[in-house]
Amino acid sequence: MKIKYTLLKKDEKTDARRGILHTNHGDFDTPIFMPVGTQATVKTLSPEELKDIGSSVILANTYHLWLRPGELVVSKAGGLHPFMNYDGPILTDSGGFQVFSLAKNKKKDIVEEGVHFKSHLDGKPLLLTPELSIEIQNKLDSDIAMSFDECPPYPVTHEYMEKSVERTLRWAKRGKDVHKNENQSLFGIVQGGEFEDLRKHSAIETVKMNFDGYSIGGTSVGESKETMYKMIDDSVKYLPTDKPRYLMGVGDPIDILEGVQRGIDMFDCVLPTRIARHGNAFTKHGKINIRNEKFKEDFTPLDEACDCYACKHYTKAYIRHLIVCEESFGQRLMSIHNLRFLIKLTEDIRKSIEQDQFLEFKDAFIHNYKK
RNA sequence: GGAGAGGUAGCGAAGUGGUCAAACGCGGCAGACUGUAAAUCUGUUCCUUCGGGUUCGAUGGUUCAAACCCAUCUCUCUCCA
Repeated sequence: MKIKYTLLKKDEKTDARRGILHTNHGDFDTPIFMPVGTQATVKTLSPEELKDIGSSVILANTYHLWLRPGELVVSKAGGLHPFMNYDGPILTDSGGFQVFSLAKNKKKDIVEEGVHFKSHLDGKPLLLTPELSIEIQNKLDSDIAMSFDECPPYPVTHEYMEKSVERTLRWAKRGKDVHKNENQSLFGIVQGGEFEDLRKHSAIETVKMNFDGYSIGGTSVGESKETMYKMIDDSVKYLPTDKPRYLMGVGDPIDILEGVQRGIDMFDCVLPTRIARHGNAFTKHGKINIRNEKFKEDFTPLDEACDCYACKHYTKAYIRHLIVCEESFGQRLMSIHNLRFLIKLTEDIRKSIEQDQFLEFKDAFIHNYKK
């Protein structure tokens, strides 16, 4: 079956929504934060650890799994779930973002048919098309597939963005036309950059195609926070209320709050796991860099208010030692903590929406977070 | 006792008359990271009241000028006795 979205409650004072998404691999509550597991693993964590921190849905990436180990290998394993021993919902990104992230500062070749890549592994020329992306995602057997889009850099001219938006719309249609998997849902992606008219056009045209959910893409690519929030506003208002909305690639705690306030249900981001490996931890008083000398003899947890495994059993001094020594256990503890922090944040957000206290919660959180 | 090699910033290691406060790596300190080409990348690392001051085992010397040349001393390592 396809996913099904149940809107439980809308916040009285904002566009924040509380809902449930039903999938073949279980339900999850929204708003939700989804850890990113690009190569069929959330870096350094086991599926059991993901469960322990309350994670209920994760991402994987079409482009990366296409190159390695190849979608046929995953398919032979029975799909992503058995392949990676994870029985919860999985969402696959289409590879569209890699048009942006891999082609940045390098020659890229975006044509009507698709995108010519050079493999980042061996330089081999590759062509990823909307049809191929959907086909690969079908074989990966994720619960939710994403349309193949272009994520243009920032800034870009209105003229370029208009062409890009039109092409992304055509790609969305092509992808939808070949998507036949009844057990997999497909999301459309709204683009349009900072341009209000293009966001509107992209959203309206995408919604006409009747996807199972809608994503907002093209944010957090270098624009200011204000611009990003406006991009969300300019997109969300044209999306139906009975389908989930997913803000792609956003995971800064404050951005999650701003997104929820604007009616976003789903978030994903590499930030918590990446900065964890690099020594940064979210705390209710803001981000800390655990490598800092001032934590050398700090025998308190990363965050006193946190209920994660790392905070329950280990001190800053110990985790600092591990991170400084580049021990993988340190990276794991930091990743567990940061993911739990964002997942707990969305849990608290959901409670606040249920009680019509979202704005109060948001203000209190930001007040603490910014010291 | 004999022969040889060598002592350069916290460590390793370039440099062998001026362009050297001294490459590079490590370590240290700090920063960045938003649909993961990220266990990556960036800055900084003698002292300073930012004018300058004091460094290349030690002490003398040659020179306009020495980490670099000469003398003596000292320490380390290798080989032979």
